[in-house]
Amino acid sequence: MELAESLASMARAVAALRTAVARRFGLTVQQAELLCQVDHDSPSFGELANRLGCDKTNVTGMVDRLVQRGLLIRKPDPADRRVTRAVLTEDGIELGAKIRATFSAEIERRCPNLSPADRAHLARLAHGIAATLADSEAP
Amino acid sequence: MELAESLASMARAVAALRTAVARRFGLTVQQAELLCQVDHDSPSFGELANRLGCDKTNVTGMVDRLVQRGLLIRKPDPADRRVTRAVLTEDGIELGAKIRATFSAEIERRCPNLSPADRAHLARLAHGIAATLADSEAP
DNA sequence: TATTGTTATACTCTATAACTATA
DNA sequence: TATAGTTATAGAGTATAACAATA
Repeated sequence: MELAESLASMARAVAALRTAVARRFGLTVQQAELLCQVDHDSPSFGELANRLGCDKTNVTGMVDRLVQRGLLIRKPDPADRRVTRAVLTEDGIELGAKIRATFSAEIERRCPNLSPADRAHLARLAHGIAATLADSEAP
Repeated sequence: MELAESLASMARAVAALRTAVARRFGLTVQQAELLCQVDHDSPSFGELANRLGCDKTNVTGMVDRLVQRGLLIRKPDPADRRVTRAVLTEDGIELGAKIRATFSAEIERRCPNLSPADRAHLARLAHGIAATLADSEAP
């Protein structure tokens, strides 16, 4: 099968799994993604929009819904008073960890026949492709 | 980097590319996906919902919008009068081919440094992962 | 009775344009 | 003037429940 088609199939399958995992925890896949992106640091809303690949106007509402659930809070940036940062609450940190762990476990559970060499190769290639695609300009 | 995380990164990157390609042709990514799924045969709406991983109630509206653009038509199934099938128009076939070709070209353009061996390996692994994930039950 | 597609409803995601408060 | 976040608006995707037609 062709490379592009294989990649598309895989992306669809992985996306479906991520959606299912998010749903299991009562979140949309976009909310779960935002939660996991915030976990790395405490990004500004504009930075969040970049990471999520969506418009900044979407971030306002998505954050609102997560704030309402007590998963994160808005924190004004003292260095630049135009900027607001997203900070996870204890519940948010905990849920983010659960989502990551569940997704990882589901991947592992479904790929038991992958040889250690294949696993390492795949992880390396996947990471490389992701970096390549992310770096290149939008088409 | 961990396998699950690498796969997630790659899926995100591929999804972003698919969204951008669809947008270039004036479609949402879901509409493009539906178009490409119909291309294979002339599935019923229920079958379409399965392939797209969404509820059957969504298919009605998505098909409506594509019918409105003249990309596909509804065709009653003579064998079972409850069933409606989606059939591509000439324009739909043409646009589906363009979308697939563009996506493939973008993947190729962005992966110039992959060795032929790596390319083949990646395509095989991606296809295998997709099949494994698709076959397993929803979590 | 069960299944297929539809409708009604509600919520979420998405982008464009206009606004505010800062810088 | 430029930037960060917000609001208003409109369109699209999503799922649940209820429904009509058919099997």
